[in-house]
Amino acid sequence: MAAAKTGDVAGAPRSARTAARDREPLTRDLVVAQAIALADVEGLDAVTIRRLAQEHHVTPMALYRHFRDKDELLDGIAERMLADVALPAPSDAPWDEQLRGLLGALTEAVRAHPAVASLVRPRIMSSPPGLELAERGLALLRSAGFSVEQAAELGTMAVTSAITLVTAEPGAPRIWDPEARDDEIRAKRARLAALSPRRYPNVVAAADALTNCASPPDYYRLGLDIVVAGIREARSLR
Amino acid sequence: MAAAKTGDVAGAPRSARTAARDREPLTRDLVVAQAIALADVEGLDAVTIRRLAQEHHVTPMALYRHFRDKDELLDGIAERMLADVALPAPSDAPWDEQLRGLLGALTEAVRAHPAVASLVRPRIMSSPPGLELAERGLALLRSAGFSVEQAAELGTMAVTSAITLVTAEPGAPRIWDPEARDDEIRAKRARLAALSPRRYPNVVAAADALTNCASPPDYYRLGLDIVVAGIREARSLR
DNA sequence: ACCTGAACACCGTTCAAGT
DNA sequence: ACCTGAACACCGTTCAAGT
Repeated sequence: MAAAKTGDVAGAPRSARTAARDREPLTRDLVVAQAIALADVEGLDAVTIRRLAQEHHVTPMALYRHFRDKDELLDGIAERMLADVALPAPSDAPWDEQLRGLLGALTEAVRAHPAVASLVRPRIMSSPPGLELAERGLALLRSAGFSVEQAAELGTMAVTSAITLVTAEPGAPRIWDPEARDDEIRAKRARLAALSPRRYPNVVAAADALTNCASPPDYYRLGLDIVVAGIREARSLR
Repeated sequence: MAAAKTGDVAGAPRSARTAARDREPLTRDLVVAQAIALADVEGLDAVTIRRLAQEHHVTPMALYRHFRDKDELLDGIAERMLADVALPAPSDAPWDEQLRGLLGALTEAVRAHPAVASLVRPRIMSSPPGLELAERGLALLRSAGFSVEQAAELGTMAVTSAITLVTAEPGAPRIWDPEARDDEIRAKRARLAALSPRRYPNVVAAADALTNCASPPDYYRLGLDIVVAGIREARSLR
């Protein structure tokens, strides 16, 4: 529905050559940025090779000059997300405060583009910015006294949790049209509120909180708090 | 590659009518079971309407008698998974032990079919078995002194973590052919081990633990421990 | 009631050319 | 070096029939 041919619109038909010279040259970064922007508006399912090509007024095959296949495009998106993480500088603060800072920075970056959040976790170890994050986290966990193996497992869990807070946020959009989204949330809350209060008293009472995030800042603060607290406690549990 | 026509194989071609009478009638449960079995072997991407129809020697459209669309098939898979959760009976044990029992049961059920784990979390509130799990969890959190809102958020996080332990298990298969999977794990470990030990000392040291789960029982025990410990601590953090 | 068949509007991707 | 064009083997889904 986008992308009418520019020549047709202007009323002065242009050759493919002219059109090709007009548009800015396709680069990897440009395609990745466009993919993220598209996901923001229409969700990850809308991000297809053909759709991106169309938006760049280019043949689908033109993208294969920059990405071997679609998975490499998704890698590019994840790497960009990780590059956006504003890691706090190392400091003399206690390890748990610093860990909390790392996780908070990750959550913030991912929150900006929730539609592509699911791409990040499996790809952390595949790019320098992700490796930097992992190295910092592992170092903090080691300094807290955890073994290499424990640090690896706990670090994986912590990073996973920080990202999953975003994808599992109550009222997380499975639908990207904002008003259709509101409709879905309302319908879901009504369904829960209409359940038998004898069988599901607590679900009914929590219908609102389960379907909508009243205060995202509180939600993320609580989420990161329990992740860090759990890891802190793990030292005595082991 | 599966599903050669039975008539062709037997050398005695049969009419579509005969074939239709032979096969067991298509039911919703049967299709769901087949879908899970297929995902177990070839991953979730292999679960398509057309592929399932082919395995049942039926036209794709025949499935639409039991599911309005593909999403309803995925709903069916998630519901079946939740019905498989062996919830422990309520007891007089402390709330945190009981919560741990609920989460452990969820993790066990999901672990049996990791390929469809991602379908479960967003659909917990959509079927009786999921609602039962949620109700039990919320009741325990309320009994621990959390407010309705806190219980809703913490319960959501706990359930999410229990499921995500499975999808994020180190060495989690993004590829379902078992030997191709081993190859990928080996390659990934080698990549990490080959990084600069000056820039990424802890990543290099943890290359093994980051790519392979040495002891799944320990991994899941630790994971559930820190989730429950984090929630326990949240009472004093608030 | 249950299934079929043809068609539509999409996918990712390969191969062989064009300029 | 960068892009095109046609084709292939897939998707989910609609509509109109068949028995």
